[in-house]
Amino acid sequence: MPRIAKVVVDIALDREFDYLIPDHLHDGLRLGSRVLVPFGRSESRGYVVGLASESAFPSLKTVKQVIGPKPLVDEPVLALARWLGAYYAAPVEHAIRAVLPGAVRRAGAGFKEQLFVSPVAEAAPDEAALALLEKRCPKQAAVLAALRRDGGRPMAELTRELGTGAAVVRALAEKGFVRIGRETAERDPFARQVFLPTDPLALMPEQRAALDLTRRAIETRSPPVVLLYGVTGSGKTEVYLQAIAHVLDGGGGAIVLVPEISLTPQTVERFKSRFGDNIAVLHSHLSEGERHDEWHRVREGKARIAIGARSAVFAPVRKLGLIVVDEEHEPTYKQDESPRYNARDVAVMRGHMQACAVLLASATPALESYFNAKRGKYGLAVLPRRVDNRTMPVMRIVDMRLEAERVGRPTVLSGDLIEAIHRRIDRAEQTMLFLNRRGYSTALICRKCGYVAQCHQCSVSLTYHKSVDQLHCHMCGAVKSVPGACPECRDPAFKYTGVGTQRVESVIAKVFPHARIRRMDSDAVTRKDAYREILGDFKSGRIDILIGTQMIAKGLHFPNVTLIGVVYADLGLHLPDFRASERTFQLLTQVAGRAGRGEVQGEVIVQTYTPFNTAIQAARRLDYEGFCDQELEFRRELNYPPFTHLVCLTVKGASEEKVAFSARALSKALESALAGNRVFLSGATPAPLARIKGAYRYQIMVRGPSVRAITPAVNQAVKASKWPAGVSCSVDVDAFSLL
DNA sequence: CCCAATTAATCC
DNA sequence: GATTAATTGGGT
Repeated sequence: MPRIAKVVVDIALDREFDYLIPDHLHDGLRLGSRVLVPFGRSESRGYVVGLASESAFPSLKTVKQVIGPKPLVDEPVLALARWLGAYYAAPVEHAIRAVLPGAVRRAGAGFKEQLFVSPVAEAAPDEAALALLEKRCPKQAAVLAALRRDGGRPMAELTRELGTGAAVVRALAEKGFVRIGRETAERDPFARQVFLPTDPLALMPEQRAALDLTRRAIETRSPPVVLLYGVTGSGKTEVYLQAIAHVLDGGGGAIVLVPEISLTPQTVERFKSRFGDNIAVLHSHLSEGERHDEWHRVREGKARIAIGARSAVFAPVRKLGLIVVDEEHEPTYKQDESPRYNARDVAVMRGHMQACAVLLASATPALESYFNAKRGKYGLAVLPRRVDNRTMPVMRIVDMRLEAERVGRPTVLSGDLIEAIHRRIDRAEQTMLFLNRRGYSTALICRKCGYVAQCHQCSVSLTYHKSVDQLHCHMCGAVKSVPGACPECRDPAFKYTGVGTQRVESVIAKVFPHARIRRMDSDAVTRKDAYREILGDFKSGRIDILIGTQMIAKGLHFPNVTLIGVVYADLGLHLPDFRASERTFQLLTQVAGRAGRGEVQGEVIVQTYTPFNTAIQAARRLDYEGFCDQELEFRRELNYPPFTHLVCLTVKGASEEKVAFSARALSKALESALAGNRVFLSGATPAPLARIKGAYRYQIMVRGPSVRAITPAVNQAVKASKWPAGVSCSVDVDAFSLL
């Protein structure tokens, strides 16, 4: 009989504490229950993560109260959370936080309390007292000044920002100048709507085969994971819809993961039309109350299918039979804070733990997934043709070096592209121009002395935004005015180099004065409905040329678009990242997929300074497998994923000396901890983006045959190291971005 | 020698 | 993360 509960408290990170379970709580307390426990001299909330009959600890305290009628995490999800913490080197508490939506945690499980500091108005110090404080207790004076300027705020935030400890604030409270209290949050209501039903569509033979393989995976878990590689427009979605229908028929439920940007009303509508109220949508644009409501519909079995972005992989679906990961190669599946999990990989793990099938789908599967399919770990289904026998677009490569030679200077648009756009305008067809960079020009440079306008906080040059005539930092968002003369040599002549979407827009406007042009990037859609408005105008033909970033690259369907121009394909190619080539290939293929979804064959024009680059050439030939095989060879030689797992450690802080020193010390510690483990360790070096928002960053990369061969040593080394004040270290397992 | 401020250890 | 006890460090 378990008398003891193992509890993870909200505050003490990454440790479990044992508590006695009193008789009167014995029935209500279960694995996953939210509980209130005495902790130190006060109390804390926590989750029950284990039950036991004995404890190694001699004097136990007793659980004070069980919060909420039912546990919020069931056993499978709890097991998943524990795996998450262990695999991604994150504290269990972070893992549990990731598994439960914030809305659900706050509403059902009690609030996470935190200290809140506010200035006491009636006890405002006079001039003399202020001067004295300034002199004798400068830190306290700084805290008080900050509070009187911005009003009350959480203790943790305040001390972090001012670089001091809680003791300083407490001393101020002793003097009566501030008050320390506790802060809570509350929840609000929800709404819903109805959709018209649709029937399953007829399948092509390849779709049929893909569906059959998936059904086999659902029934026999052999294969456990199916990789669905289908070219853009090949009808992958219809395959999932019917696979899900099959799971529902068997009494099970399903999860569908889509990248955040594709979680549009159109996508949701497609699923709701087929499955009606059986679908619950979990995503961040819903209100707090809606999220809470949808999650509970899933938990109670009222909705058997959950669709959502990254975190929906933890949805408490009952009798889980299938997890679908759409666009499985997307980097947005990786969370960029602790726990830094990849939802695609979590899906595969959850499938393994709960004996449910997993379907990974993409037009450009990640190399990792392709490799797993190739070596027989995953089943593979291929959809090589577009539905209705529509043809794939034709891709042409334009060598911008020759173009620059011809014109006598570097240009934004090649003659070929301009001509192709002209043809589209004559035929009343539409054009999309893609450039993955916002702003007008990416650097402001002095002709005389070579000065480049840089952000003071980050190691990047400032981007010029013509519409507002300002310099913006795309890293930290800082805004500066354009200097009248060079700050170094006083020369007034500046040169704008590097092209952004705004520049493309103005060039296009000059060349096509009568065309209707719109730009879509995050600067252009700051207003909430601007996104829908622009897409609506484009769809109904009120725009001839749409210029945009990433935002227009994915999942949009416009039958009248017959030309895609990629303004500068080399952009991502020269980043110091071993996945640069793979990313470029994926991006070009996805962008090209936007062309020719109607009757007319689409054309794609790719402008580049490196026309013979393998990623660009493979994209032109539509040769996914050829590209992968070649890229795999390169990865094998250099011991990069998928042949190894990569763990990236980042040390950051305001002082470069301290950061560099700590990083080197950590690297040393890792070296001895990992010795003889078939592990590659690249010593502490400044990160490619050496400074962000004032924080210097150093990186250590570790590659090894498995994560298990790496993380224990990493955890140990990170814990054992001495971290000076203001220096922190983060661990990214299976890192995606190395910048 | 006093006090402010940082640092280290503890929490079942 | 919060609390407290121990330690450092700058001032009289």
